[in-house]
Amino acid sequence: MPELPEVETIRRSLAPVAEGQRIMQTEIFLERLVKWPEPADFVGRLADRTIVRIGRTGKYLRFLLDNGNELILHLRMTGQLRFMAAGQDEMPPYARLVFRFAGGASLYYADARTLGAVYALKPDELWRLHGLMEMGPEPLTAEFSLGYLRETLQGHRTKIKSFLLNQKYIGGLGNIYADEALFLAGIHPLRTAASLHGPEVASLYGAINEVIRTGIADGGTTVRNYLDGAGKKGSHQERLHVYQRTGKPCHRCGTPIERIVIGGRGSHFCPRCQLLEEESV
DNA sequence: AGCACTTCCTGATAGC
DNA sequence: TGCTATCAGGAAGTGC
Repeated sequence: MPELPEVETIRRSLAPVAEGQRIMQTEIFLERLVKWPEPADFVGRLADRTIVRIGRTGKYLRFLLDNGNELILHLRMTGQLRFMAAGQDEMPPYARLVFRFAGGASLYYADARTLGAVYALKPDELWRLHGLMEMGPEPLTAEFSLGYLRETLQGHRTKIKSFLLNQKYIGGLGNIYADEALFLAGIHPLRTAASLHGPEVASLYGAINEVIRTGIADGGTTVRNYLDGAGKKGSHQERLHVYQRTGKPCHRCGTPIERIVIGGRGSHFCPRCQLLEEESV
């Protein structure tokens, strides 16, 4: 599932080849994925527009167009973008949308489970995308400071695992990196946000930045079907300590990794390194 | 307001 | 082998 490091890797793989391309034609194979505006208007807004820059906010990919409008995509669980150079055009499996460029190259949006979302928005329509507008600060930015994390944690009684997944508080974390950050920080996922004390908050802060930094450096985590814009896998799966390692020995102490469900999400942790009691640090 | 729960969606996998 | 049930989970919506 693409989280911040995966979306950033996709952005980096697409920027050199897609920036400067002019969209000649947009074909929609599954209209349900186009959330705004209506498909006919969506296609019209993109026609003849040039992609100026590809940006990212949290897990949203943002294609800035030459008239100030934006093509915005959220890949959710199984969305993929595949750039095809002129002449190598082949339709990837589960293709749902294709943008054809002047000069013959094309960009496919593929999505097996069709949970993704695509928008073509004018600047004064961005408010429609609540998830984007209400996104919290991202790891590795000045805005995401230790003080910010401490204060935000204090105001919430929800479980720390659910807190980390809430994009309003921190932008870009998903299930994989949330579990990994909690392991690195030695914090049990069922602890409440407000219960974390000073050293734990500092440890969690460092761990969040660390997993995101190494995730990006590794080109993302390919556990199911994630690929970047050129079809390449990431390598961060080789560094995972707990995610999808249920029953396997903890890399630190050898205790089998456990899996529980929190807020409907599978949560993986080491029952010895991540104690529920507060004197665990 | 904050939090928990439900829904969407279908390929992969487990179990029989 | 082939069928069915379960699971994966981000974000929006619902309800307490």
